[in-house]
Amino acid sequence: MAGTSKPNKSLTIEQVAAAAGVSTMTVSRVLRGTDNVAADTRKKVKACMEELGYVHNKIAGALAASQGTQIAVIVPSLDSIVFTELLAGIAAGLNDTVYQQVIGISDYDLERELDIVRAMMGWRPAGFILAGTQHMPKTKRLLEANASPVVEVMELTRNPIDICVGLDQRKAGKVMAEHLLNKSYKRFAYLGTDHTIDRSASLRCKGFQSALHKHDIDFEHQLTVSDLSGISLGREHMPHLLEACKGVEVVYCSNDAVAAGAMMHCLYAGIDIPKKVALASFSGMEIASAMPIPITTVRSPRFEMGKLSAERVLARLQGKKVTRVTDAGFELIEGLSA
Amino acid sequence: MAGTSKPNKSLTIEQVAAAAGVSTMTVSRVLRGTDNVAADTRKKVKACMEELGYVHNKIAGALAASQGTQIAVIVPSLDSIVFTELLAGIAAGLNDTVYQQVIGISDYDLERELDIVRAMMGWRPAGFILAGTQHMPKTKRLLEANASPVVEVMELTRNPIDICVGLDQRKAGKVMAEHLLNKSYKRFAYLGTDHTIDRSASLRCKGFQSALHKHDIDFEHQLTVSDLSGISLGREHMPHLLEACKGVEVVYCSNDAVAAGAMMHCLYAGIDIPKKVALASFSGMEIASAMPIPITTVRSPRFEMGKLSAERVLARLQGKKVTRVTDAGFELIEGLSA
DNA sequence: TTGAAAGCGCTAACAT
DNA sequence: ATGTTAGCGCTTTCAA
Repeated sequence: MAGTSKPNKSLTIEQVAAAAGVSTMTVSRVLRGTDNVAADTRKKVKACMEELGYVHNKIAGALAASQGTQIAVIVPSLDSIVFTELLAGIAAGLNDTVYQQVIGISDYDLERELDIVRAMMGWRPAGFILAGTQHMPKTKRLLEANASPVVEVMELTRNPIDICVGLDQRKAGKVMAEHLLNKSYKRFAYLGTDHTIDRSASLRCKGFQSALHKHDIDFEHQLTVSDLSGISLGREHMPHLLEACKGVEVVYCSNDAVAAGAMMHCLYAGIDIPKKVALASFSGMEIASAMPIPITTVRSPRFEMGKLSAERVLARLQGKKVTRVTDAGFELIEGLSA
Repeated sequence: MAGTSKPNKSLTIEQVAAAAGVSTMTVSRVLRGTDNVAADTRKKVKACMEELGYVHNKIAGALAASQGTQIAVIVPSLDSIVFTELLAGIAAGLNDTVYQQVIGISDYDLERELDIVRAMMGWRPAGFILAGTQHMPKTKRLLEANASPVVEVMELTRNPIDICVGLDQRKAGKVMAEHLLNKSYKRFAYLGTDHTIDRSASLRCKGFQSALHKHDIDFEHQLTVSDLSGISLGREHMPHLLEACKGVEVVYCSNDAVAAGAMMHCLYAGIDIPKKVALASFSGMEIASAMPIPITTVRSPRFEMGKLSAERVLARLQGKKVTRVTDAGFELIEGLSA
């Protein structure tokens, strides 16, 4: 239910105009920094605004101009630094423009994502940036019907709703597998989040697996868990995994947090890394390199992807032609854990 | 500069009204779920909206009602789980209401915070939630001049702008110090972020110190660093600290991430925890309990504080009387690191 | 360089 | 239970 608070009666342009002895239009022009306003007039008006404590009403502005300045951004979670760095990138890309991001959290739930898209659309944002390429058909339809630019970021797809900036998750898995195969490892296991929750991780896992298959190898065990986040997941389930497939040489983890947790267990239990078990993962988060034994991982360019996404949106808003699909790449980081 | 995109001409209430054969007012009522609309009419209108793909224009709505549905939330950073959990709590508190949070990031910069407050005020949010109690005088003035409720969260203060939900950071430091003194530790050092950046941490440090003073003890060394975040900070600077004050028994860290990093170094360097050096900190984050040697820390109720903040805002919006200052408390968690 | 008039799309307040 | 009227505070468009 909406509240009972008194409507926020605040100053209007008109009162500023009166104080400055000009028309509302002049004040409006000063406000937006557009057109030609005489330097004196501008200064006088600014002084009055400051004096009265006037705050530009963007609601009225957006309505009159039928043009918002918000960029709707939807991420699955803020619990992972992966997404907060993405947001930082977007913020950087939007810096010094009139646009600002408005963040929505879908909790890895596509229905919720749809709700958020719908709710945000009510504010007529100038553009959308969504993490991931998987959405409800209805979400896609809504977004396609909308004139504003839409960027899907993090994963790569051939058929974006509009624009896509991402990395080939499958390939990231494959490259890591090949790296490990080159080191003559033969016995592999997988530890991570439930595939239905984290689709990117699932793609990496599949890519990893496909590389193994080429050598007639497969995971000896895949342990996926649904209810825990990163570190705890690794810490609590690593022993189960090791129990389930004794003699396994490498545990490929769905991300660095899981790998860090797995390493915590090994340190605790006195299991030698990488001699007894090797660890590899994905993300390139701070924790991977800060661990006593730095983790071999793949760094994804989160910040850069965020920045690129913002730039694509801006370009489109300026009527420029925009590359539909951009592969942002990744980088294998060799630690000492494998 | 704003872009050149075509204004987002979308469907209006009027077209839905025409299609459903009712007045715009009826559509508006259906949209907001208010008043009495005949069940049939409501169904018919809803069908038309669905059919045409109409999306409620909240900009026009907010203008007409001079009442927004956004709650402006400003946190210093999203890099720490402390703030993302706070946001999750706020989201939980706002769940099933018409209100939604809009997030701003100040980067621990009070000037930037002021800019964000000003920008957000342009959207006439129904309420504000700010992390921390330190703000520019101008920020306070802006907020006070505004009719909407303002919650300051995380820290405690006697003189909130409006409402305060927090914990006594000083006391958290004091309690930890007393806990360690009880264990007969005598030689202490501090490792953390620069005091000017993280004020809460600084308050804890002072509280800790005041407890030491009562026993005629003081930190033998305080190492504060400005340019690194949590884990790396601990990992990289722990050796410097140990070098600077050999024989120190306890290192009190500004938060769990720092302590985790410090522990990483010790594990790496073969320094026995807690025999050779004990570690204590603050936050109660996942990583603290997942470390090979669980860290002795103080858990702050982030989620709960977020939820409480949202509830206070809602209560005020409903015209209810609201407790001005709420101490959310904290909990000492004994690990094995001290 | 500045101003006057006409709405942007919706909702409050009042009819009916 | 539904409709009518008059704005919300700004910007667009056109005129001076």
